Amino acid sequence: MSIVRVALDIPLPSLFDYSTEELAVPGQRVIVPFGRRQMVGVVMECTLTSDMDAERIKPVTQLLHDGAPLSAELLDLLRFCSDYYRHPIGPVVLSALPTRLRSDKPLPVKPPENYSLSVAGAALNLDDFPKRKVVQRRILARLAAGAASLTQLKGISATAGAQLKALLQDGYIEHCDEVVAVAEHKLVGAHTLTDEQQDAVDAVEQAKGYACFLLHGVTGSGKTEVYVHLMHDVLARGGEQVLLLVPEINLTPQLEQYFRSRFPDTSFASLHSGLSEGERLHNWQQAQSGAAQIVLGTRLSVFAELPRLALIIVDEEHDGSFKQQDGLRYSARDVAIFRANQRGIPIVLGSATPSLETYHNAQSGRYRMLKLSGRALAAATLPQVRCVNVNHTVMHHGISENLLRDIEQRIARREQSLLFINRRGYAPVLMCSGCGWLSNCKHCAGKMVLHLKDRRLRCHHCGYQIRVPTACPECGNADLKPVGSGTQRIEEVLQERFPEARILRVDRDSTRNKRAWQEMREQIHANEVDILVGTQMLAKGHDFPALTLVGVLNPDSALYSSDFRAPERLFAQLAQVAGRAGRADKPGEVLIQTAFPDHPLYRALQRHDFDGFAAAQLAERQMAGFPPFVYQAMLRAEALDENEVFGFLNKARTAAVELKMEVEILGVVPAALPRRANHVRAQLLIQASTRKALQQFLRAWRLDALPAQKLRWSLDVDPQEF
DNA sequence: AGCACGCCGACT
DNA sequence: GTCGGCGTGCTC
Repeated sequence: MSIVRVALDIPLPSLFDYSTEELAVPGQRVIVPFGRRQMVGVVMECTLTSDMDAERIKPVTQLLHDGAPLSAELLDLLRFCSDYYRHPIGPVVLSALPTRLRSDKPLPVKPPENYSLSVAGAALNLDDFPKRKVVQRRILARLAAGAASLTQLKGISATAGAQLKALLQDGYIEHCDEVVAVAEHKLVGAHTLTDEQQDAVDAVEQAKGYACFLLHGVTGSGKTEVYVHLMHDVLARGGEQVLLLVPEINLTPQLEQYFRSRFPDTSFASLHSGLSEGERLHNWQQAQSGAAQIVLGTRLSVFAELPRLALIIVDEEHDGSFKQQDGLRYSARDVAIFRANQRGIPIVLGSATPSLETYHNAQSGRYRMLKLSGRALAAATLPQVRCVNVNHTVMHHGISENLLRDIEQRIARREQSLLFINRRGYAPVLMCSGCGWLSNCKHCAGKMVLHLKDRRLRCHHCGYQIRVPTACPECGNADLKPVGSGTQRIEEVLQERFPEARILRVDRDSTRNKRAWQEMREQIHANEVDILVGTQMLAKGHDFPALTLVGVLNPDSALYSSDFRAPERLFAQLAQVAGRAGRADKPGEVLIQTAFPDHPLYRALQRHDFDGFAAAQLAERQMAGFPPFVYQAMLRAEALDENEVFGFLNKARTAAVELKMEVEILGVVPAALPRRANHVRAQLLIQASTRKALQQFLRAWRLDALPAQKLRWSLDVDPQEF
């Protein structure tokens, strides 16, 4: 009889010991009794002895054999994350698995993967097949050349799955067992690389073992083409896998389809939140078996089992969505780097506006800098960036006369304009002109936003909403004024000024139902829109060919934010929206409305000078003692009772001080939003001059030993937001 | 996290 | 007299 040490999805830092007669291996899934229920766990260790009293050890209910055990390598990665981010091992391991593998229900039997023509299908003359069933025709044409797997057929069209079902029903195709040999990996539409692109590809390919590269190139400089070539070269070696991590909103069906179309014979698996549980399990298994050669996914896919992983690419590495903001607060980019190091393979971080951490590492030689200066692009295609001083011009509810005139020109030329504003709703606050009353949320420290469409005041932090009062609740004055502008008001102002213009508002409110955003994109592409008004949603995503003017309405708040990373994020965001404007034949223009037209951030943006901006920011960070020159961890707490929150954090602080270690312990301070949904929130920042010192301290800091009644706390290692 | 046990207020 | 509130404690 032997002992297995099992990870369970229980928020406790320990493993749980069970006995088993049968031979178990690490990484194997098991069903075990826990309290009075049965749970699925993962065997982390197999031993012969236990520290527990023998009579307390229960036997394993069942060792599961449906699927290969997790590899020792993946278990190591998960152990590292649990340790580094100070999160219990059980939840870390279980959350890396698709939900289907976390339940004790038997796994669904995999449907056959491969398809071939049936007798009827082989006899069919394609000329007799309905011309309108385009996808079905292409599938039949493909299968006429030999059997193919589902993943290969999906390269034909995203709807291949449904069309296959129809063809099966009509009896033209059938399942087959034949293992489909992967032909040579054809790369479709390969452009000749520029010298810079070729140098980047060569540098990565010549890497022996682990190496981390920053691929720094402005929008349109051809980063994707470098990725594609790198991927192709790995796949051409045969049997190896590539992991391509992308930010959440970038993983659209279009992006997946794009890569599938570039590698039509290569099997793909995507992993993201839009998948059904069944699809997620299937794609995960494709990755695990090695059948999927390219795995394209959002942050969670950094934990996918990839037995033949040979290259990792992190696109838009600066993007905030790589950092998980609850539970295990990992950075998928950092975990990816650890993973590349663990496996001894190259990793490429791509961005036009890299995070300053990454940029600093590339400059200091820790990573290798690969620059795409975009020489291939005509200089004229970079948009011209101008500032308009909001204090020296006529403003119409947040839009300057200059901008309105520019929009007018674009309408006349049948070109599109985009107004970018990071506030949805009609106005960010309602004010009483008599007594100065403001529409504060009664549950949060924030303001209720005026939504004129449904005549409601709504808190964007907690969701609380009320009808717009007809008179001031304080003094009875009926003159309540909307202060400031959100997307809805901008839309209204524009419609008044340009009654004939077709205006489209794109924000979380207008894209609430799933089809809406997709339909809007189609409208924009068909040039059925003259003016776009939108939030950050519009900064990313695909090119809008007719767009030649971008107006940025109110970006200044980031310049005096308490978060030292706010300017970095603003620069990245503005560079990204600027990248939406203009094409080779129609140069774009960006107009920034600001009270500080001479601010270095805007000046650098006008020169398209990320390096200058980064150098200035890094100098400031070094002076102020901020990352990447120090390493941080943030302890956050929230509770209904203010004393509970500050009591807990002060005890934690005292405990930290008493450890007398090489870290700087800052004061307990209210959070950026000091009250949210009636919960008081505060935080405590720890800084250290090295990662190692910080880690040693965090391991010694026994937070779970502190009394924490009716209080939620979390520790955020390498926090990104304050 | 669940799910027990455990001791104090309003109900058939 | 019981049903149920959530406070505390344990789960290998």
